Amino acid sequence: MSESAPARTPRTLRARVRAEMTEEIKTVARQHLASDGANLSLRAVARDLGMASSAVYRYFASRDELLTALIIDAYTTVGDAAEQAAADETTALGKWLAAAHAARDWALANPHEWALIYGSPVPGYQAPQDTIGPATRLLLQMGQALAEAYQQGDLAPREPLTGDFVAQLEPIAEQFHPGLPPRFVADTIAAYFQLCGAISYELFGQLKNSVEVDRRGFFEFQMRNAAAAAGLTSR
Amino acid sequence: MSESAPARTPRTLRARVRAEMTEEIKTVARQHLASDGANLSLRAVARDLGMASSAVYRYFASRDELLTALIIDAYTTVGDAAEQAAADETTALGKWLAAAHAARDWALANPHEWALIYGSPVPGYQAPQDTIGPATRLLLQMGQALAEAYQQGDLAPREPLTGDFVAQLEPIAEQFHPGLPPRFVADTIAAYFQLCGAISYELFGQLKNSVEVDRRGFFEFQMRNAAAAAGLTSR
DNA sequence: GGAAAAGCAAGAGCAGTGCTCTCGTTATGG
DNA sequence: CCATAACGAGAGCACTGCTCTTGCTTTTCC
Repeated sequence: MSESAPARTPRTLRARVRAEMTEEIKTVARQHLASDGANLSLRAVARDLGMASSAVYRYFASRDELLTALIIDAYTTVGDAAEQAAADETTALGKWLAAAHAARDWALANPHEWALIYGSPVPGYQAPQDTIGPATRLLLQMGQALAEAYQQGDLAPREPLTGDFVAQLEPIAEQFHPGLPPRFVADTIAAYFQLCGAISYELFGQLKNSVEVDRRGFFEFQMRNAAAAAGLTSR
Repeated sequence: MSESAPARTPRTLRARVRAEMTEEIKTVARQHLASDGANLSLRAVARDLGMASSAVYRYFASRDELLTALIIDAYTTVGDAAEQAAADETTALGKWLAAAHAARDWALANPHEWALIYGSPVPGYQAPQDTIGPATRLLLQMGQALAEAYQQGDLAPREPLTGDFVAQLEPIAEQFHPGLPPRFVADTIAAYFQLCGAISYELFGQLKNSVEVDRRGFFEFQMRNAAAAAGLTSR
């Protein structure tokens, strides 16, 4: 919780060593996550740190709280990676593809952390409020690439959507992209789902026995499809 | 394993009661899955059945094997549901949409079973060979709807794909849809990923605070997009 | 038909888990 | 300087998957 926000200028020695310890626990937990999967053992983490398992509870009230911290970090880092990659590009399609590839690269490098945030939710685990902010990082980043294309006139004109679900998208469009139609929000979410699905199902092994070579190329094929469905075609 | 294939004419009494017991264990396990999530407790299942936990191991060699049986059943039933729904339709787009909605309806009715097959893989669990057959049921069903459209000339002409990944799709096209181009396989897999992603991320809560009403309509919007990306538009 | 073999259920037990509580120790702040 | 709060360690509880042994029942084979 409060540990996820970097403590500014930990004045006392105790506060500083606490912050270090918290970070160290998360680091070791991430390593265990990478090797053993999602069923993270608090005791094993404590063993690796040479401390009693009960001591970990001074830093995280429960295993779920530790998972929450890892989830928030994961959402943040993958969002950062996409943002960074998009910043290096000039065209709208370039930003879109770069961000998508950055997300995929991150997922391939940190498969279990990706599974933690875009796989099935941990049973019994209820995502606290702290996660919803970081959770939208990547979505907003992908929407940003589309919004820039829209404002530059690079987005093909879209027919207005019909359906009961359209109305509720209006306030969202107003909040994040004032002036853009609700269809823009629908396209963004749909494209975001394509992105996450393409990464997840490659990662979860659904491409086995079909696409074994040049998965990156197949991913780009899908992401160009997704961009086109949102009206973004030319460069 | 062998329990998943329905034993034909269980001649001896013992074989019949064994088949019944196996089915009963799976039923109770499914109930626990629905209430408690993916961390299924063999002991709790045994308790519910009024038997010792060790007795369950007469029927399933391990918890993973029980999970495998549930996974195979899940793949099969969702594939059946899609096939059934498509059979009631006449047009290609109708079949496509009906199968997609059937898959979504099944997922909404059995969220934890969906998560079992399309969520993050259970850590340490290695899917045995038995699962890959049933796992392709839904994919093949969705491909079937597209293939019929192709053969009826309802599919828009597609530009041939470029990319290193295309070549490996040729034998797959030859095997399942002789005469159809490799691009058809790429479109099918991409559409299938869109289907699974749309369902999973609705189920996993990614639509929270954005699409709260008429999620069915938003899903259909995505599935029409997916069909269009594969060249299937009219009716 | 009866003996041997195979299938079955139950219980004890092992190593591991998340989590709680208590008890000394150590740093912090009034 | 000293009361207080934070801390680490250990024991312990209830639970887990899984194994092994021990009796019992059903099937199979001679």
